[in-house]
Amino acid sequence: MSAGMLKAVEKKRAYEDIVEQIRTLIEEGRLKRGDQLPTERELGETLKVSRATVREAIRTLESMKLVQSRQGNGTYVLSSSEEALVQPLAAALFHEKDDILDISFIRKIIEPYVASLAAENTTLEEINEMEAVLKQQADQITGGGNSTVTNIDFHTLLARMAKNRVLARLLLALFDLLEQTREQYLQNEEWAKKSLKGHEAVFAAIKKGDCAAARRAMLRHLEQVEEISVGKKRKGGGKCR
Amino acid sequence: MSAGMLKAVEKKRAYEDIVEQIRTLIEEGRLKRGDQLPTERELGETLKVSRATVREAIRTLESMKLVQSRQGNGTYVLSSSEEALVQPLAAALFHEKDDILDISFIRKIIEPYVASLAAENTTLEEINEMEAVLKQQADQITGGGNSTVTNIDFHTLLARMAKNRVLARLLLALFDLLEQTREQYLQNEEWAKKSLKGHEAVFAAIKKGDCAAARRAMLRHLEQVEEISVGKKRKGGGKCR
DNA sequence: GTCATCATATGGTCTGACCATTTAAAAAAT
DNA sequence: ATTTTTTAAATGGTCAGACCATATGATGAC
Repeated sequence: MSAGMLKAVEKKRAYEDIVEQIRTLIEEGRLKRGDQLPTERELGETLKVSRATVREAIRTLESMKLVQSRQGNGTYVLSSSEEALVQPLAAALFHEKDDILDISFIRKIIEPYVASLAAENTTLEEINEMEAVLKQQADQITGGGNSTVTNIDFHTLLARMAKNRVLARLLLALFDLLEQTREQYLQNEEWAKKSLKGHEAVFAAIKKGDCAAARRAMLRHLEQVEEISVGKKRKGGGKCR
Repeated sequence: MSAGMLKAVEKKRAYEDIVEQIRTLIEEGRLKRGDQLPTERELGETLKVSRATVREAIRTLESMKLVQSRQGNGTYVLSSSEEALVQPLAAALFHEKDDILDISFIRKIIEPYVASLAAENTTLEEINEMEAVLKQQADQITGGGNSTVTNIDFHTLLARMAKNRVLARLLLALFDLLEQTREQYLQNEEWAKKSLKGHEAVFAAIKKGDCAAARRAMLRHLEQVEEISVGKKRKGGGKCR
């Protein structure tokens, strides 16, 4: 056995235990966004700890953006189970000074590889799921509905197909940051149609297991979408892409 | 750290004010890695708040990986000003269940692109810096010293050369996570020599402004290093790289 | 000098109180 | 009956002081 297999023994402090319990409840979906936590006094009584200890746990959860305390009101769950994984990452990645184009650029590096990995590692079941997602997206366009939701579904499922959880989280965080600032653009029909075309091209390559084609298709898709969203004001445009 | 660097609290939630003050001191470099904070009792007295409030602030700072409290000993600054930006990101990326190879794989996607970007965007001044770093690394090998530090310097400087701050932070976070679990391996001479060779190859390409070559050299370097560090047990090994 | 012991300092937790704010029920005014 | 005002309860925010658990260095025995 190598020393690398071992992890430092952590003596658990009481508040860390509480953080872990509540965090798990959120990640498992047993506490949903908007749910109110028991009061600090109740939690202390239930968990057999003092209110001070409960509060230290809540401070930690609050700094993770998982809950929020409001004086005179209560403490509420901020994030859904999926967001609970992505939110801290997005917050850590994005500092207000950063150009949003930096993030867009990173996504153009990563997501084509994710598409490639997906072509390599996805399962039949996921392929069926993807077909359903794309069909739904097509229906929404003809029906005039908002395709923002299925757009997210596509990229989320793609990340899952790649079978690299860290990469999936990273990508979803980047995606989340970009969508937040672009939501305004995502409603018009031109965008929706081009987006669907792009998704279908990527999926076709994945279905065939052609990773190189999947990568190319995804890059093309991202560049098209970016062009619509941010226009010509792209950064760099250097010779090295 | 002297008490004179702090001032009494004034804002809404007292502990947030304290977090902000200490965080700023760390980011400005007035509190360095390893420095001990005043005791909780002293902080309370200085800031005119109770010890409970001080502790809530410390819990927040601790969850940001900026400080660490050790019972019976004290509370210490964990991160330098640079790491203060990277640490929360690393914490958000890494959940214990994740395979470290996932992270290694992501790095192999990103860092070659960073090398490519560096070749495209770096300045003469940074090239001179890099020459100094590599010379230092060479000296350490002949002198038998520990080259871990200059190894970090190389990748940090490279990230800066790429002129994409988000990407730089992301890469450093990945790097940090990998080094933490591998530090044991990084001492032997074979590794040190191969690492230096790899760095020099990447730098040569960057100096010429040849982004494609820089990318290839970096990928080769990472694969060599990985081979030494984790042996043959690489994940996937699929056809799509 | 070496080792065991102990005192001290420091973080970890507990108790109980009071303050500040929000909410909604109760009371008053219309 | 409706609206407005007042009041009381609930809840988070802060405080004070105490005791527990652990790490470290000083003390003393050998």
